[in-house]
Amino acid sequence: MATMQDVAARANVSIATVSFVVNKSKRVSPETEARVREAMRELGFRRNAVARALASRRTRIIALLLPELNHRVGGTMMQFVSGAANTAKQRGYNLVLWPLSGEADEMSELLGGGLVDGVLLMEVRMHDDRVLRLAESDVPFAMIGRTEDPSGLLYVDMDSETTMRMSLDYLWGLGHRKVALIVEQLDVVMEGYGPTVRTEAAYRSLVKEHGCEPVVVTCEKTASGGRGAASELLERAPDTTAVIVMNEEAVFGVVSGLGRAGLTVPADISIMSIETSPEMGAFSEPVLTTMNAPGEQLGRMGADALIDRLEGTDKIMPQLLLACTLQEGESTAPPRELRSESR
Amino acid sequence: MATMQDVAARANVSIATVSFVVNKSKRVSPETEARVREAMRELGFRRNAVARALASRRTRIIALLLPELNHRVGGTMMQFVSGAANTAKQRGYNLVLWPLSGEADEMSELLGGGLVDGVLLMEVRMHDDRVLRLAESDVPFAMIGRTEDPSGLLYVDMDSETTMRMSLDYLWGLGHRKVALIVEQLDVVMEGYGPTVRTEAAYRSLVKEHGCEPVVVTCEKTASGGRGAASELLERAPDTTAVIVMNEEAVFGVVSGLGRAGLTVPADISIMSIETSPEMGAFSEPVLTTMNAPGEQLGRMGADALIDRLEGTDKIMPQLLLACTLQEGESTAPPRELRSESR
DNA sequence: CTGAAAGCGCTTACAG
DNA sequence: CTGAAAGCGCTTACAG
Repeated sequence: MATMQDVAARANVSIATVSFVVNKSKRVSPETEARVREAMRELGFRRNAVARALASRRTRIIALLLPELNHRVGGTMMQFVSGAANTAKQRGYNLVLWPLSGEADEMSELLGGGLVDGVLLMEVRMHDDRVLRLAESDVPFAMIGRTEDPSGLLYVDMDSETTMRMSLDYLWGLGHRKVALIVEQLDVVMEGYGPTVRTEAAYRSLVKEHGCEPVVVTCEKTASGGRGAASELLERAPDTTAVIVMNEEAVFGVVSGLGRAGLTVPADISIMSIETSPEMGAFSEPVLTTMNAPGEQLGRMGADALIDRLEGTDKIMPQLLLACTLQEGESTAPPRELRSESR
Repeated sequence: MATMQDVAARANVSIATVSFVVNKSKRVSPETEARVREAMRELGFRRNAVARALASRRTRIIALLLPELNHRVGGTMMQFVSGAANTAKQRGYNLVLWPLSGEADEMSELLGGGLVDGVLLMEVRMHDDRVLRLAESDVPFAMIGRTEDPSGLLYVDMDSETTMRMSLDYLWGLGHRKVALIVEQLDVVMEGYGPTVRTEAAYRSLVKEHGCEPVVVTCEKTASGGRGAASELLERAPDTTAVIVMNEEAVFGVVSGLGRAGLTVPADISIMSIETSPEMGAFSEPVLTTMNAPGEQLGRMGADALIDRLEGTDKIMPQLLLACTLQEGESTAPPRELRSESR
């Protein structure tokens, strides 16, 4: 591989001049520039990223921290990752993946190597050691997600509150008054997982505002968990007419659990899957009404925010919330009473 | 951040000695080593990855090339990625993601920067420009997947032939003789996608060997594509008693399409989803019998193979094929004739 | 507008 | 066993 030295020699200039041309970092006379470019072309010169990084103290590499295990289904995780990777590439950065078990020490260790200019955090908890550690370090970072009190920090996150409001508005608009919620049971590892916590809280407060009684069932992230949740729900609140599920892995189980209990979706009960990957709805029969999570977009925006910060672009510090988008399927309909009346 | 200089000064040795201690690259007397380690501890020294890379001409970074779009459902893609990332980290490497649109030029461009020591290819086609380009470059690479003629190249891949044999053996074992195949319709982008091509070929030859007539239906990667495939199948080969589906996105559609046509799974027809992510089967009612793709493992093995090569470990060049593993569900049973007879 | 030179923080022959 | 020094391939004040 040709180096700047080679180019400089061939173009009869100093390597500084080559550097100026390559980086457009200083004015160079048109004639000189032409000579340099010609030499670069002839030699097939590509500036060495490592040497540049060392000299400029900027590696143009950012790390994406992701959980070592716990791969969500439906490609949600992959959407974050690929959104972030695409944006990074577009902006001339490289994205490295750091699958960490959650220990902040491990992160500090890696950070110490100086390989990355900044860090993008995924799967942020309400209280997250990594965030504390980063905040007191001097490594720029951004979150996809947010802690309980993220003021002053850079983040992009799902807008669970708005998503829940939109979901309830949609169901209320159809005439439902007894709307239950099924969410995943958070285990030790996932304790305080933001979207789940915020979704449940929003549900409870909105339903109460509306003068109704909240019904929340938790279950495992499996189809059989979903089936169990369905029977628990029917036992605890048999007059439920619609159910919101935030648990992609269990939602098909919920559908079949309701079916086994003799209920037809949506004739007897409506079902809605929220914070879901777009393809999931179509897997079910009937096709599910879903609120699609903006995974790819959040990945992109997270990377953009971080890179803006790294480059000192003086944009406003983004603290962005993005709601899911409604995708109507066949699993929601007005409640039975209303339909009978209107006929 | 403390540098080797700082450590050397504090321990009263040369930076060369510090380097020897850090890298265990040369014997150092116990006393000296102790002094150096003490100094490192006190200063919180971490060796700078970029400087090390420049000096040693090895960045210890590998690139994972993935398609810019086309994110498969069910987390298969993420499993490759996370398998590779985990292994890389374990072995002291960093994995960068290069989402490329498939143009080999773009790849060469990035490679020229010298940021990575080697490349891991995903979504390899039977004829793949990237492979040709890499083969004539001097950048070590390994494939997850393989081209039509991968002799002499490093790869790990799904064993589509064995997977198909196992699937057919399983169904034949239940007594099925009329087994059809539904695969995805390859569009321009995916043309010559190895697993699909190889699976279909294996199916055709095994079925003929068995003295039966192959029936292959192709369809889009959607639930409605699957429904369409179901009706096409019943029209073309109404005596089919079992169907193998290699199309995760469509398989639920196939199930419901068969249902709409009045068939019950598995009483009237058995169904099996192959090269599937492990969670998918449980989403369906009845739970699907699946052949689970070893995504995580392939990712791990691919990264290991590449790193072995980079480090000149003299292991045998791995050209590994890994079959899927059977996970029995409720969607397969002996064909109706047999069951009636045996009763 | 251009160049000489220091320096980024390491590794690695080469000497001793 | 240890050190002095060159060198990895760039960027960036500083001069002119």
